Amino acid sequence: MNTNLEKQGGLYNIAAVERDTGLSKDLLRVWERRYGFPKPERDQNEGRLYTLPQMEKLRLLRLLINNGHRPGKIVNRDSAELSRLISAQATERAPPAEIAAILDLLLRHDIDGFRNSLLQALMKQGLLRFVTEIVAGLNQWIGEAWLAGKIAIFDEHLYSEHVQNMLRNAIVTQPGSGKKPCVLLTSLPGEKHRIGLLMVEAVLAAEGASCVALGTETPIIDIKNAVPAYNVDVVVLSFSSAMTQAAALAGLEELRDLLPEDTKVWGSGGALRRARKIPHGVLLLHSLEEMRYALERWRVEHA
Amino acid sequence: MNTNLEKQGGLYNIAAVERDTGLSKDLLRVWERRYGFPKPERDQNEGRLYTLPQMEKLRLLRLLINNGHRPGKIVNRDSAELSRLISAQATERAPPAEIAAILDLLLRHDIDGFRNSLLQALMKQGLLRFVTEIVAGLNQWIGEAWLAGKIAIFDEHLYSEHVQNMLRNAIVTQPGSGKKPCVLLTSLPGEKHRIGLLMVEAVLAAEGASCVALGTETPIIDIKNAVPAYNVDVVVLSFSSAMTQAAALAGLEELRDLLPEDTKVWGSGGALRRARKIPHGVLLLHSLEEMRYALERWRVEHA
DNA sequence: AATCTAATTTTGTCCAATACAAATAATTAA
DNA sequence: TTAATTATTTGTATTGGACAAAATTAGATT
Repeated sequence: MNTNLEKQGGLYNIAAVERDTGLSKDLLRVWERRYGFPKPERDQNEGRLYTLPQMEKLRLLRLLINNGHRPGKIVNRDSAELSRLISAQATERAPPAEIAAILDLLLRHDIDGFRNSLLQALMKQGLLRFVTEIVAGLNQWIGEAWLAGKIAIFDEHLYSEHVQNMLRNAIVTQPGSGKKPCVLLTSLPGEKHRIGLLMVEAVLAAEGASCVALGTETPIIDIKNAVPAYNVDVVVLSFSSAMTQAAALAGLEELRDLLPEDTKVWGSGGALRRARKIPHGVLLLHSLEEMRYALERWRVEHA
Repeated sequence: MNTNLEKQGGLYNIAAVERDTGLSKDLLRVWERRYGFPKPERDQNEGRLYTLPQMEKLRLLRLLINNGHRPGKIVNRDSAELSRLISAQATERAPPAEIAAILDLLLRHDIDGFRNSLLQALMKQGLLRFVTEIVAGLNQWIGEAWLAGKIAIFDEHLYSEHVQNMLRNAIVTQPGSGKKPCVLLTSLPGEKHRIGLLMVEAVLAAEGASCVALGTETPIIDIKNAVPAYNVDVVVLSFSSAMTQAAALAGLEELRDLLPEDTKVWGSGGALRRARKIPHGVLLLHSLEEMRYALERWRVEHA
């Protein structure tokens, strides 16, 4: 079949571009027709072959569009200008010293130092503060730095791996209480960000709730099937700011309709930061603190 | 935009079906034309609306096709018969008692019991044997059970999460030696399986190598950039058996060409199990034991 | 000015029909 | 048997067109 080697001498086919930029094939073709960008090379059989610079510009475009820019206005500017636009909207304020020190080690590629300072922060502050302050702060700063192209992709990968290691270590060493409520934790297909999910899990574990963590990208129908199997009281879905708010709300609503009335549905994460129309019967959590209150309330109601 | 509500009275649009079944829109349309299935309802604007039974049958088809059946031969059989086909090809031999006991807890949805028995196995056997015997065995059995449709998707997700927790916990608690070699660990875009990668990392950590773990799906160009930044001696790529052997070998070769001569490239994982033509300058590891030998050899050569 | 409403433009997704190469199966030759 | 050809199946890509939801602009009313 046309498993077209994905890459031919530095050129990427349309499937590879869809995968790496998150822009659908249809959209790539329609942009080409409408705006004249990206205008890829062609292989012997008229197949599109995109260059690396084109991919990089596509990534910048996606970031800007996610941030409210309109495609028609920016597609034909050059990469340098797009980068300028991005850094213009990056927050300039410096991170607090505690976080800056950790970031500095990451950017110097001092892995052991980075690891140790994370561990130390966890020991010193306890799980709850570590998650809500250190990890949340690092996340935000790294996200912005990535937007601004200030940080290499492999550094971001490395960061993500280590924070996962830390959080999962914390979760494992938490005593597994069989206490109520039983919370199912996952994200919907398309949402690949794991750290937000792990942060939620860590906080829930610290609060003594029992967690059914399914990782990322569980199809809605499987969530529905898992609820009776594990006797779940609350389903928490996490949406990073990479996902659109509309998609997040639609997913929450669809799940709400599928689940029994007495199973709660909570949504959390950056995509829902400024949501207005909340689907009926769904609770939006705008912070981890809010989640702790919601947990408290659930326990009072079900005492 | 056509963000078509994803669902309308129990009917799913083509984007939702692609998301939940993993079959592309193009493929759904071409099956409809060629085989007459799935033949969805239509909305007022000729848009396809699939029913839940159609989605379920599509999933069965995907399982069978993954297992070597050909679409043309099975698309038009009914769901009951497909289910029969699936259970027919399930491996009948039972897993060893040690592993069967753990699996039993997972299938009973006894999360705490499952977690504890994993922890106990780790304590009792030590990291190395835990990884090479317990986790490898569980992986294989769960993979087969998944193919055979014997296990729910959410159970597999849950399994993956817990094994990740265990392995990452083990990695974190390993004393971080700054010893040589420095090994960069990741997979190429398209390869999402994390557990194999974590197994490798756990073994390397236990052997006292320093690891630069980048998680899954790092673009080749970023791997290349990470090598000088972290002073990497060896790059290990992991390929699960979900990926084709040809793609794995092509990726290894491409990376080999990009890296300096004295940086080693090792490949591991199910996709390479019976590879013959090995790209020049690449070492294939067919087991975790082989990797330990390779590590040993590297250390002798660079003593 | 500020707020609401209606017209207009922009934009993402979907459709039909077709083409083709890689993967698989069937056939033939050694 | 094994190896090499040929035929069939199958997944991915193509063009060009259509349309509704979202976003913007223009217009009317407080």
